[in-house]
Amino acid sequence: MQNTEIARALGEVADLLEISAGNPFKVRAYRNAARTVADHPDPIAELVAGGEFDLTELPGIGGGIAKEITALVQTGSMPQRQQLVATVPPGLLDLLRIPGLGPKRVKLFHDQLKVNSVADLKDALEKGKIAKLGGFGPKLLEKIREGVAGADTGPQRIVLHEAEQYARAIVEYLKAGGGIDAIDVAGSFRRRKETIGDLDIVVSCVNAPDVIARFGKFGDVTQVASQGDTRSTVRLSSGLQVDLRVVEPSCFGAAMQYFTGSQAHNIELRKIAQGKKLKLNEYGVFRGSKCISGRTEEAVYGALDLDWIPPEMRENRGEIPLAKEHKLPKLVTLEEMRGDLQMHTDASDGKATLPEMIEAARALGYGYVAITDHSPRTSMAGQTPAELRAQWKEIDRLNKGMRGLRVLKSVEMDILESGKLDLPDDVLAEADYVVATIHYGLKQSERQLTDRLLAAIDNPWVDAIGHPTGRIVPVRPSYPLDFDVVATAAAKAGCLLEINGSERMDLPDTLAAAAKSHGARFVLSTDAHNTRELRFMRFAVAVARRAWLTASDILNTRPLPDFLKGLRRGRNR
DNA sequence: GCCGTTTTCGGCCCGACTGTTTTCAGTCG
Repeated sequence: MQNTEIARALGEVADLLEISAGNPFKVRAYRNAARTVADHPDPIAELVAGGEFDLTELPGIGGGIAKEITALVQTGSMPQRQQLVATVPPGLLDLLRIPGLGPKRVKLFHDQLKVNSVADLKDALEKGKIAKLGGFGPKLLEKIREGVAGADTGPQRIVLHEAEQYARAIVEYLKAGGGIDAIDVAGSFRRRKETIGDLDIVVSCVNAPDVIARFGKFGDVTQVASQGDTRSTVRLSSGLQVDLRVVEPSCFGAAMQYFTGSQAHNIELRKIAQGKKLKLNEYGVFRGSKCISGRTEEAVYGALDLDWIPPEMRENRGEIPLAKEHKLPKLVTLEEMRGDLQMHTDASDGKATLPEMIEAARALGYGYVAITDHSPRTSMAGQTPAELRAQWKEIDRLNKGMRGLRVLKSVEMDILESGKLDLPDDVLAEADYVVATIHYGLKQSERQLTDRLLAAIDNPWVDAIGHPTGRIVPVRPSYPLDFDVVATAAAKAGCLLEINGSERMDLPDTLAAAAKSHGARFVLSTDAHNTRELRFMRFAVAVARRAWLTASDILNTRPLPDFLKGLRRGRNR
């Protein structure tokens, strides 16, 4: 059982409690516990099954919820949920996802009209029963009707890569209107999460109404969902929701802090403020009615006796105590990356030629790059050993006439379904760098897939495991793996784990953090298939920063001689 | 239901916008 499933069960208990008008603080307790479970790097179910682990050591989980989780893991059902479902039909949970409907209105429908599902609600709407309840005017009814119609198509999250394009367009548009003092994008976008539910834009300016009016007229806006004096929400033609918040310059830092979140991080911060007899909100830090800071984020954190915390760390996973003790790690930066260790040319499935890729990489200032075209198994795109050797000969020739940049002779080699490698050792030994990956047989069992990666790690000529979990955000989930076993084996063998900056964004940040705790080291790459994608290194860096990695965890932050010395093949020669 | 540098009892993050109202509840982030 995955952490997300446990978290969902806890969240459902919170929803059911809310509909049944239970203790609101008990509702919050379940939500806090759900968040703790969802954010936990290790599988809670396995920890519970192991018997050694005390759930109540986790924040927000006490004796009661620990029992509920244990029961869920052991029996597949949660007593508290069973009990609630006896009085609150679970079909009501679907109603909560309809915009404009919260627990109060859902309870009202249930109590007054015996509505137990979306279908029931649809029926009640058509028969005019909702309108007769009172408190539901024409606008609200229309909103609910729309929500019922779209109830089966849940809100989509978009990949960070795509979100950047929308963000840039809107920021440029607003800036072009003039009169803006500062503008930035906050929310999960700024925390660099791999997917974004909506965009949060914060502006400081002197004339808020102008900016808000201009925002609503952005070309791609199809609906202005709300518009007030200081904030506005619109929907773009893609369905993406964009929130704008306008504040005075003296509040910009506080607003950025507030809207960057995460919610769990902010709640923790406000509790710290309370403990100091202060109040924290989106306008600043207040002592009584007096604002003591708010212009910059540094000042806001400083007022709470905390070091400024990088947005990627703001998930309430232990960063706040570190900030208090001045012990935050120095996260890796894009500028520290010295090389790119996976890219393709038109010799396999890339779009650009070898010289074009090399020239584009040189323009980015790298000291070295690995050309990693595919091995034979990758049908249509694979290179035979003879073709690889011909490419490597060409690379040797190009390297001779080149200064500043060294091209590494490499290959992205498939780990076959059988667990065998797609190329013989004598070919691998001729390469400067080999990244092994799985592309086929993704439906195999956890045991089989884990064994395949272990077999690759076992080969001394495999320098790195590429996109280790096979996911593609958001379309394909990771294949099943015993990741702790893989990470431990990789750490022991000196085999690097790749963080892939394409839309795979693989490793996921939580697994990268877990792998670091096992002693693994990493390599960051773009997996570029054209020259434009060479700039995807920023996404690999985003994942690394969310995993709290520093330059010393990542081999390709080192200059070429140190990089080569750090490869396990350096020991094998 | 959880939690404790003021607490084992009595608290529990904070504010904007909408729609329906004439002062506010509900929703949302």
